[in-house]
Amino acid sequence: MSGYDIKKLVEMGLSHFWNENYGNLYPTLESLVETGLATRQADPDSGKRKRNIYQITEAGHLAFQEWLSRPTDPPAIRNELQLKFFLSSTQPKKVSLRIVREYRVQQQALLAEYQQSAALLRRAIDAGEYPEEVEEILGQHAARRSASHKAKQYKVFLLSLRHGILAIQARITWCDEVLSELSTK
Amino acid sequence: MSGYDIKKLVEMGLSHFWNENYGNLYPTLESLVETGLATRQADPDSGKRKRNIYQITEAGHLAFQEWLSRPTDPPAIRNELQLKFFLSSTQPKKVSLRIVREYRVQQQALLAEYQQSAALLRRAIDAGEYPEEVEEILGQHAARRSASHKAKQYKVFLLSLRHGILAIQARITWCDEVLSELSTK
DNA sequence: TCAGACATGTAAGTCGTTACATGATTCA
DNA sequence: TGAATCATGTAACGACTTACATGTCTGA
Repeated sequence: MSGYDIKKLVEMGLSHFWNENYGNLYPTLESLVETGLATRQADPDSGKRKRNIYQITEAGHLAFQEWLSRPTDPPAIRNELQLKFFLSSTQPKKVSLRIVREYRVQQQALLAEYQQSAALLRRAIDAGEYPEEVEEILGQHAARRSASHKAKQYKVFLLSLRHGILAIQARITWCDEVLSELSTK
Repeated sequence: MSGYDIKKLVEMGLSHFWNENYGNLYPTLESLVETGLATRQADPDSGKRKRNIYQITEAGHLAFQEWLSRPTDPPAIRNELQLKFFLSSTQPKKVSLRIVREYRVQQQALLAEYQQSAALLRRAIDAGEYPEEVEEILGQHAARRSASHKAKQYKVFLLSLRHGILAIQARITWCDEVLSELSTK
């Protein structure tokens, strides 16, 4: 796919666990080509508009598999909202409460979004019919996918989303616990 | 407290949602003093060893409250493990399974830690007796704390930890869902 | 025709981490 | 006495983001 496509894929499908920006993306693709892990070719279908299609190479596949098998260290976390909540212990109770209420509103909105996407995917998997709007995101980097590969792809996509949903639900549960804990006493 | 104390506090108490390093900490403290939000004074009790105690000023309090009241935008997330899982849809099932199993082991170990700390705090709150090992972390920056302030501080500390615990439990639940979903079919 | 999407790229700047340098003190 | 901890600080590097520059194409 192209750099632009990758950006779209990440934005529309992976935003609950990843983000990417052009300033990082294009130089990275460049270096992949330089090191022989990918090839670049101008898209012939795009006329005058320049559009580069990147293909993973054999060496790229190996490097990818090696990366997949490498142990992953947990991300360094900096949750500003949690920091504020912790430090609000020096302030009147209502300050802590306001922080948590704001958090809850944020998370609730996200949850609605994710649940809608999940429902779409769930229907697609159950029906075995893959909707265009998802195919546009998932399909473009693998023109010829077998039915079983497609099925696995959708299943994994849904499970990724499921991770986001469970995480958010846990946060909302926390908000509710805090709210009742702090307001009753 | 001193820069060193802050580092310790973050490491021992806030590691599930924050991390700090000297390269960031000392220059920041320096700039707080420069802008009049804090004062620095050499600790007279520390003999020849140099130790700077920082105190928040009136202006610092105001800036702190202003920061607390500012809306917090959700952190930009980059979860490499989730990315690997998503991209493993192109690989044999066992690759996805391995990734999730590894994740589960990590999270399970963390959970045990957090639950132990939470139990300690819970006992302290219920008994109204604050153990030295926690006081060392929480107490040093506020020599004279009222009983009610202390109680709120411990309650908020425990609730912060509770956030970490709920988050981890959600991740473990996810792992179990994925494991059963992927291995049975 | 013109706004918005498509598409690529770079320069500058910010933020954060690592590694190092330095020295005092404590305690086994 | 020597390892561990206390304590402060900086330089260099690397990661990441923002803003900008440039041009094409599509559809209302």
